Amino acid sequence: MPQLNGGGGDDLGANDEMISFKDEGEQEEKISENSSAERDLADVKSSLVNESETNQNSSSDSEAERRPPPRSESFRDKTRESLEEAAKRQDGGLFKSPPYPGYPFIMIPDLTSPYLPNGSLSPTARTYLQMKWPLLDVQAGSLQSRQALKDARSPSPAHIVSNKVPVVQHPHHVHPLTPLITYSNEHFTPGNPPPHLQADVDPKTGIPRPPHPPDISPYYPLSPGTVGQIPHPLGWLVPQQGQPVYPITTGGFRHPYPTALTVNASMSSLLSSRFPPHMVPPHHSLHTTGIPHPAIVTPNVKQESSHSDIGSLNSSKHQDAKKEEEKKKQPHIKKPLNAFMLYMKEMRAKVVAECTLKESAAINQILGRRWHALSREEQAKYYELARKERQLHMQLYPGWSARDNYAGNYQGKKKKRKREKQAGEGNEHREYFPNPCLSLPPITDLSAPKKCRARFGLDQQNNWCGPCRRKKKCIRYIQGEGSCASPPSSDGSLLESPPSSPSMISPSPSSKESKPQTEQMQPLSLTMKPPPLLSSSQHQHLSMAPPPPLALLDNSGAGKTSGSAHNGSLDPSDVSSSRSTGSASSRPISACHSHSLLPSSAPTQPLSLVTKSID
DNA sequence: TCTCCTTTGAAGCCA
DNA sequence: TGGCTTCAAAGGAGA
Repeated sequence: MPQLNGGGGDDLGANDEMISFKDEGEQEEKISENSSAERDLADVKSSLVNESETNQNSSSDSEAERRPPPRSESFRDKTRESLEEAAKRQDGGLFKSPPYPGYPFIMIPDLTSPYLPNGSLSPTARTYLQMKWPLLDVQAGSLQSRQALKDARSPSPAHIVSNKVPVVQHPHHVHPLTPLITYSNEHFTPGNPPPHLQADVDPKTGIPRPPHPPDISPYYPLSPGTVGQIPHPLGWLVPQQGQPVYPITTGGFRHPYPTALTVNASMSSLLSSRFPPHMVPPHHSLHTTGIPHPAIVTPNVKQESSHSDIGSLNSSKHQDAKKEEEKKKQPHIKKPLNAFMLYMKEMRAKVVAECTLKESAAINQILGRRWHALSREEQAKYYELARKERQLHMQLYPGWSARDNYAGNYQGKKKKRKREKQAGEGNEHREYFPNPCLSLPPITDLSAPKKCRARFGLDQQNNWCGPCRRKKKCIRYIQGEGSCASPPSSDGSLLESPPSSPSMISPSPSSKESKPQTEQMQPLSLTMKPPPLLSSSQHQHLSMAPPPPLALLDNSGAGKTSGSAHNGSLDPSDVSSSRSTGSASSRPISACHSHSLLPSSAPTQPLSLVTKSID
């Protein structure tokens, strides 16, 4: 039974910034004393979560926390303004996190499917089984895990459920998380799915397409370097006897990739549609099943040609050129997606459909705010997914390091221009210029709690583990998890989630407790960004402090909209009133509003439901 | 054609 | 150890 973590109450500043999880070793015990009173509430909350009580997943010890965007942003051009403007107009779902009625499920390939049988499986012919996640809890290199995974080959669904499942990535047009979470469509899109999700029309091309095929391998199909090792068509998913679930080249991805890769002609076209041409290597990145590996990208071939020419001119350099060529041909293994990225992939289409926005920057802004508006448990789902992603990625590419993808470390990726440090840049804009449409300024508290930080708060830093103090991986979690630090375990997240009701807010010795509960309850995304000069602790306090006086707000609408923003779109009257003011935020919000996102359909959005009175 | 924008999170690098 | 930087996705916009 999940236990309530007591860390949530005192760190209001982090309330929305963190997702705590129950299993953090001794930490749990320590805080358990302080949280006994909250435990009951936690139990109540936990009962609301359709979490697998039978899930023996020992990886529950994780905690999620988010830190506010420590980003400095440049407002250097109108592009930015236009983006914000677009976001303002379009973001109607700020406080309307997509409802996830049930706890997330993962869609895994249905191994019982007749389509799966040996070798003849078409990537598009897969069916999926619903299963609860977290599922993948495979310790890297663990033979036991491998064995357990091997068992997954059993057609028995029980096996499937009992074993871990690789996080897989959908093809281009397929919802990336579909196979991972069941949030079956109605989870995320209660009611009728948006037109673009009707699975009949390609959102990009507008070309009709097969009905939402949960087909192609999703997140981590197969390493190209391991292709030849896997006899089973679902080798990337189903471990073969004596083989790892995700066969990995002994030396990791850094080893030369096998060239003896077979390519399914049909998959070539599939790949072409799935990836940009330069990302669709002739034979790389393809499993024998033809399943592309989204995490692997072959470098642009164009660059090779020049080298080849040079090599042909100079025989002495020819070999070198060839070597370089080979080197360049090595697929680029991408970083595993983090929780937010997963969320973005999933929700982007929705936002695009709802808001008719195409500009990714604007969409991302909306998504970022929606992300903040998500409840703990909802975010926990993504953290959990991300954790599994990382785990899977680690298993797939044991030798891979994020450094490998740093500029210049692989071909096809040019060094990213270093963002000039813009001192205070953007801050002045975001400080007191809450985006009317986005309703709130982004959280930029650089001291946002993470891991232990989230659990204990700033005033209990002595309880933090070292890495957490450094904003690194929480070693406690690592210890508990065994391999990778990760976000919150889904089962714990809820428990440690901040109170979802005023009564659940535990008093804090900080100044926060003097704040009206309505303010404490406000979603983090509603909080005002603290002044840049404030200390982290001040940030935290301020993060829960009421917004600055309207006088400090942008008179061009920020102030007006801040009033409406505080309620987001929850209060129609409020929206209407703000509309009457002609604020930018109120304009097309309705166009962006989706009832599917309304809190009414998402009862588990306590924070998002909280309103804050600017008065 | 390439880079930027924009978001959050993870991780690497450097002092 | 803290702070900064890069990269992951995405697609339009601009150079």
